[in-house]
Amino acid sequence: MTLHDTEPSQSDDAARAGWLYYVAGLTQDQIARELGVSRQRAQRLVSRAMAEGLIHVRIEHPIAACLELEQALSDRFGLIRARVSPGLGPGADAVRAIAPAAAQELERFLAMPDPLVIALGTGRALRGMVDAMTTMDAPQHSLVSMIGNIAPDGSASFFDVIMRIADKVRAPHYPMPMPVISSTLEEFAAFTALAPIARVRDLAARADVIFVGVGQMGDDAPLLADGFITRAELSALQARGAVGEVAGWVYDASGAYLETPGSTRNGGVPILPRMARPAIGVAAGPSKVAAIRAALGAGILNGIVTDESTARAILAQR
Amino acid sequence: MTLHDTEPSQSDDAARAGWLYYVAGLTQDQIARELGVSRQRAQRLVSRAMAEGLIHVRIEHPIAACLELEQALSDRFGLIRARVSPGLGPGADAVRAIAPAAAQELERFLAMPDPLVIALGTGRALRGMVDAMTTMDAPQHSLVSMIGNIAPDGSASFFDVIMRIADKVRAPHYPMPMPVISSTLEEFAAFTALAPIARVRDLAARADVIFVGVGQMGDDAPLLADGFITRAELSALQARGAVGEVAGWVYDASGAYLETPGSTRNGGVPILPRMARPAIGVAAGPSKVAAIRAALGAGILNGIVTDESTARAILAQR
DNA sequence: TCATTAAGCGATTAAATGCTCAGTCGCTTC
DNA sequence: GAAGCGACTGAGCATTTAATCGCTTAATGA
Repeated sequence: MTLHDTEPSQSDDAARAGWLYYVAGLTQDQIARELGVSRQRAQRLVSRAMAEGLIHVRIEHPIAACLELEQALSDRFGLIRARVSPGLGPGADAVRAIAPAAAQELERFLAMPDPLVIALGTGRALRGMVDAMTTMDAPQHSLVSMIGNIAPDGSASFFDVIMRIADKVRAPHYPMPMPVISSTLEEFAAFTALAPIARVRDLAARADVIFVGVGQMGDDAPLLADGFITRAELSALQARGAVGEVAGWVYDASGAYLETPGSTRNGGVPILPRMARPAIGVAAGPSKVAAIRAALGAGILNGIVTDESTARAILAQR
Repeated sequence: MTLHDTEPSQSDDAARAGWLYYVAGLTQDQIARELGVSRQRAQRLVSRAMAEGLIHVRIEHPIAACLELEQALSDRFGLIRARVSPGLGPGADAVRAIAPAAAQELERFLAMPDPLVIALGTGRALRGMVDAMTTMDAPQHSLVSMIGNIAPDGSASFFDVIMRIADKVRAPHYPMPMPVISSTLEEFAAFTALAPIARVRDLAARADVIFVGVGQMGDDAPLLADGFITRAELSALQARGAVGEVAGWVYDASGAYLETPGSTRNGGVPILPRMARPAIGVAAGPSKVAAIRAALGAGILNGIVTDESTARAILAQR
């Protein structure tokens, strides 16, 4: 699917039906009459509007319990920024819960007047964040990827986050057109020797703001699922105390980066800890608690967007 | 963890229920179990969250037909800005339809870096706009009322718009603490002689951006309903060709301001036509078509937020 | 050209939602 | 202290919405 649906009337109708349903508050029966279609079709249009992410819902009310958790996180880890969304209950997708809040945080930076270099990681959480963003004009900023966009399987899924944001805000964007992990040191050197790539890497290294997801290093670690490391390598890393990973860089419970099989060939730019510029993590879920705690404790991240239960779990261990 | 369990407030629960329903997509049954209340109570909390305006829904899709209308309005009247929302169908409240779009327009200005003086009118449409706004920090701007806040019946409803916006954006705000229409020329002179009031009037006069509603001059004109003019005066104005009113200043079909019984005692500041700064009207509804058309044609307004059917009607008369 | 597959549509049915109506609890007032 | 008032609650019911199924239609590819 292209970013702009080629069939205008299709998703146009869906948007209109969604509008009538969610904003106007009509019943699907009324919508059907309004648009001159069958009731079932109206229902399908409405649910399609929701499925395609045309409908954005935000809640305009700071829930007291979440505010307290934000405060507690900030105090405990000395954060610049903490956002806690209400949880979605067990079993639900945590990304859904934090996406709107994360989008709002990013929009805060995008709304700033002075040009910023905004570096972005990848992953489901960031993808959710982008989908929840509103379109806005922010051409003064630069968007740069912290991570290569050529996956081991050749997929371009890593491309998505930065391209989609750029599309929504019309800002200049710099994906990093090299393998996430080069297969040899020679290949790595060949890519990084290219001036345009060197420039992107340089831009990412001096970003003014960073948004990244946080990966866990359990037995179903994303690094394994995406084919960046083998199961044996994962086991070795676990044995060495790996608890989390940010933009492909693995760290242990103290937040110290570990050498990994691919780290000398990782095209991405690591986040240096304890810097002044905001480095915001977007992550939630029980499996990520240890990873997030370590990243916050070591100052790899100095801001976090998460959900209620994750926040509680992060704070639980004293 | 030192989070003392404060009793979750009423609207806290409502917000949480609304979140679970609209964002998480749980059924009310699941919400009830989650919160440990009866299903009926969950349903009441959800509808309360909606009623209290805690839930903001926006649609992230420019509907083709609306874009065309925006273009047509801009071309026809040489507007800086035109926004057209999908209609809500006959009988529905037009304010509901345009409020989110109007809020987004205002937020565009609020997101700007350089300090702006933003002047605001009153009325239901602006009130809806404010309710649909998200909270944001924009302390660099100044919010000023274009119109006095003391109504003939002493109500403070005119106070609302500017106070509520200021509350949401934390910006300095300047209501105009004098009668909308003073009862005598002496009273008018006494008020305008006061330095603080003169300063507010001056600020409003040199606003960088203006947002106003548009009033119609039919037999149920808001000026009559709010007690600013008598029925006899309304009839006289109608006979003289009055079609609309902006911030209490009445104009005819050519957009020329008319002398009214109160115009020499009107504490508000009229909008001078054909100025460079944005003057955005927020209005929709069949009864307002003539009023909007005249205001746009004469350049009293150079921007409009309206709905589909109103836009069509405005453009219909060639 | 025809078989195969995918997509869309309406009808049916199960689930979820909103509404009304008594009953209850707490509060005020006499 | 009892009656009155009002807001809230839960149950049942009517409406609305979502899921399923069989059918038709369009698209794909040998």
